[in-house]
Amino acid sequence: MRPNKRDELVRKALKVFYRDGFHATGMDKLVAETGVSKTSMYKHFRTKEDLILAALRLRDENFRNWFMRRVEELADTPADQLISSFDALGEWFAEDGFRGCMFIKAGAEFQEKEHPIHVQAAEHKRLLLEYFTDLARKAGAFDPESLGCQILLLKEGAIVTAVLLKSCDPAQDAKAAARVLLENALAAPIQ
Amino acid sequence: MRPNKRDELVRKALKVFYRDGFHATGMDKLVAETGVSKTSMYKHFRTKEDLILAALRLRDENFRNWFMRRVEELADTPADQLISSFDALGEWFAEDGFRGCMFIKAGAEFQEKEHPIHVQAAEHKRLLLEYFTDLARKAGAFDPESLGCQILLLKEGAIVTAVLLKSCDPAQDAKAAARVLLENALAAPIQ
DNA sequence: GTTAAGGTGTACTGATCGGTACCTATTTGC
DNA sequence: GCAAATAGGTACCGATCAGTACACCTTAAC
Repeated sequence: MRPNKRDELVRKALKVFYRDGFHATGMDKLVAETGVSKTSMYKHFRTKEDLILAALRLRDENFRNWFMRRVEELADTPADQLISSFDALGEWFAEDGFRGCMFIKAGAEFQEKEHPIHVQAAEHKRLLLEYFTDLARKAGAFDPESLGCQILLLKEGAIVTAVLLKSCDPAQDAKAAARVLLENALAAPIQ
Repeated sequence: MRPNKRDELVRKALKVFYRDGFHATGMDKLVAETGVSKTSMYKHFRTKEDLILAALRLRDENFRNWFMRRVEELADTPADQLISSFDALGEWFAEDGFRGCMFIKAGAEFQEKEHPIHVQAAEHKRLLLEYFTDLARKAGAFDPESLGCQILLLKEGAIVTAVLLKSCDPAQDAKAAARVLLENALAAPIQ
């Protein structure tokens, strides 16, 4: 039961869950895809739910690390970083295997508010909200909580729209919107 | 095979699909919930997919009818209607059985872009985009396509956030953002 | 009254679901 | 070298999946 074996299983499971969905992915498919036996799989993960939670934890770590790092590469000041977030998103949307946000999907497939998977998906969004709010505060926004939440709304909306509509360019529209909102939040103490 | 019987089946199936999800809802559960026999169910709907598509069609009709009617009740001018959209959304979020957007969930559970269910979910979003773009045009926005899409982003983001986060009030934040975006779109031909 | 047609229910199909019993192969401690 | 423990594989569990074969029962035509 080497721990790196476990990590490898989580990595592969994450790929399949992201590609095919949670309910649509059976443990048999995962076992076939990872090349490991069912017994070994259940030695590492007590239930399918445990495996999903582990995959979500990895995804949260991967995504936020990549996102924040990329945003830092793209811009220097907090204000510019808020705006550049949507360039990073645009890059993500253009990736080959892009299938939307895993946490939106997790929240959609496990809807009960107390369900551990739903809770974990919510936690991911909370951390992103915190990130945006923080940037908004550092940028000097009058009401950083509001601006942070608005940026988050634009981000989530852009993801959903990128999945479902090909007719518009959500990342660019969201970026333009964010610019207007930021400008407004910096200029007007009373809107 | 009375047609109103079929409608009743669609109505009940819609309720269950919305509450429990698509993959997580078996035909046996639907049969039990509707009180009809399995044979009758399959006389009305050739496959589960057909039933899902019928449910989505009904949902699209119901939701857009309700939404547009409610927005018209809340405001008179196109500009005010764009803003009041988010009050209507807020009312929806506060409803007892609110479980997010059925089409986001459908698109999340059936991800292949050519899948009939995914296509139908996309069509719903396209119609809403058209609605917002139309309002933006009537309101006199400089670039109604962009503003319409931005309003749509805010709406989708608000829905997702309403499902996953209790810490903020997405409908109100989205409304405030929409106000800023609208003002900007009316005032500034070059932003 | 008889017969044909179509709606309805029961009971089933093979496949797959999440999960486990049990056996074997390998490693570990001494 | 040997025993104990642990990792891994096969083959299965009952439940449920989407979908169907077939008998039953009502209705309508004549």
